[in-house]
Amino acid sequence: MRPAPTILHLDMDAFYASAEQAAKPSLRGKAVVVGGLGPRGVVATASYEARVLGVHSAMPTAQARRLAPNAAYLVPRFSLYRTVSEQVMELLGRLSPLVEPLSLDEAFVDLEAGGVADDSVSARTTGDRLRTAIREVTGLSGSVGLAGSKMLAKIASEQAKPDGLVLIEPGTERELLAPMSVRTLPGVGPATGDHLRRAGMTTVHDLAEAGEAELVRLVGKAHGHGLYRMALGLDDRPVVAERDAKSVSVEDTFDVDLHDRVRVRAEVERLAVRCVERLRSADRSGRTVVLKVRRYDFSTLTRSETLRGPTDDPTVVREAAARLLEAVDTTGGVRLLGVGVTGLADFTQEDLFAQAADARELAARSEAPEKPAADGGERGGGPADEEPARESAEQLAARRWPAGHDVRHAEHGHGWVQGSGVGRVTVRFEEPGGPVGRVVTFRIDDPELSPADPLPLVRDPVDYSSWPASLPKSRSGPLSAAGGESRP
DNA sequence: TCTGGGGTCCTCTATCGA
DNA sequence: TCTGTCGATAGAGGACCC
Repeated sequence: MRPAPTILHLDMDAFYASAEQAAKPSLRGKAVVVGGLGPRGVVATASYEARVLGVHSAMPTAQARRLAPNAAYLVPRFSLYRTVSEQVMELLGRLSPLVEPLSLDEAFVDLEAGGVADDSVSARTTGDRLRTAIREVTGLSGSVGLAGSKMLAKIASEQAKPDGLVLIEPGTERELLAPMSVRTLPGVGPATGDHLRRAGMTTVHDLAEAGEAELVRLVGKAHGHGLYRMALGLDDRPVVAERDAKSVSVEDTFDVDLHDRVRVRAEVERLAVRCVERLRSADRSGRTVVLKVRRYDFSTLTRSETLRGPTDDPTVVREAAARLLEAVDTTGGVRLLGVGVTGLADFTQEDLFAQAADARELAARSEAPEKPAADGGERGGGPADEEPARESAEQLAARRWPAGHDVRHAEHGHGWVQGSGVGRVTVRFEEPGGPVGRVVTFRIDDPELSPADPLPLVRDPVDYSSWPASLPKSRSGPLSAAGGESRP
């Protein structure tokens, strides 16, 4: 029996960049690049205007600057993206109890499980309505793929981009897939793609022809088996709503390689403490501590140690990470350090000694503050280089006033940082949904200027609290007041 | 050109106890 | 008692994804 196309894949279009364009009227229609702005930054998302110039995700920011020197370069603001993402996920949750988020901007939804679609016609209607709802609530566009399986729904949404909907009719899967590149299939990246190409396989058709045994021989058992099934259009992975995280980690790439062993050790301990903070905020503990070291030549190694029981004690994790570092040769320089915890458990050890150690830890940290932390866990630039004391005026300004972040000025109102350097910060005063604003430059220590929270992208969102039972028509005017009731 | 950060899953090897 | 083997677990690395 052919499955009805009731698996929906939603992919927000150029999510971070679109959110920034919606937040900043002067950037609408302009090339926008969101990512790390330091010397070793990479692009997280490029707006479609920037993509035309050849900029794409994962590209070094330095290269993007050469391709698109006039684009706006912004640091990601995850608190804003998370807020928008929650709005989107809330809408998805209204369609079905089976929603599987893949990231802030992507999710699968099992429409049949939600009773909102059981065939092509009802699925398409639901997909169209969802896109309208997302636009009205968030001000952003998303692309929707509909098919009988996760793999095909994802391929469909890719084809639907930007701002579209594609439904793959049951029965057409194989002929649709056949001419596509092997790289289209999930799990086929650069390495596997090369591997297959050397074996003479470039299209999905080639994979299906090769047969399962040959694919298993080439890429291994699990991968080969899965690849063959996908090449035939077969994918019965269910949409899974709740997924527990299996590891927690933090890592930092340094603007300049670290050579000083004492500094390396201090950074490892700092990362360990940050990792435990994340672990604790998720109410988890973990049993295996992992140290990650990327050396000057980009070679990466990991060392791990499994404890006798799970812990969320910063001292225990810090000491384990420090022990692991002892076994690593860092001569030549360290580009990146990371500390992670796996083997997560829900409970934490009720251990008096551990709690006493916590108290010591907190006391020590409040007495001797480490480098100034960025607001709310978001980092402005990359970590400081080896000599933070000699941070340049530009670096100081960039860290204090990260490009793209919101600010408020006592006189001029709400705006965002357009740029900073040599003791000055340039602010554009404008708000989401408003006209393009004007630019004013201040001293970086202007007392009238302060960091601000992002404003909502849509000021009076259409009320979808009774959706999808009664889908509102497109908005006809501003809502009377902020209330939970359905629209007038 | 010069490669982020946070994850997941798979594979291979070593070790250990039954 | 010796040997083989089997499964579980650790540890390391790699590929992939967004």
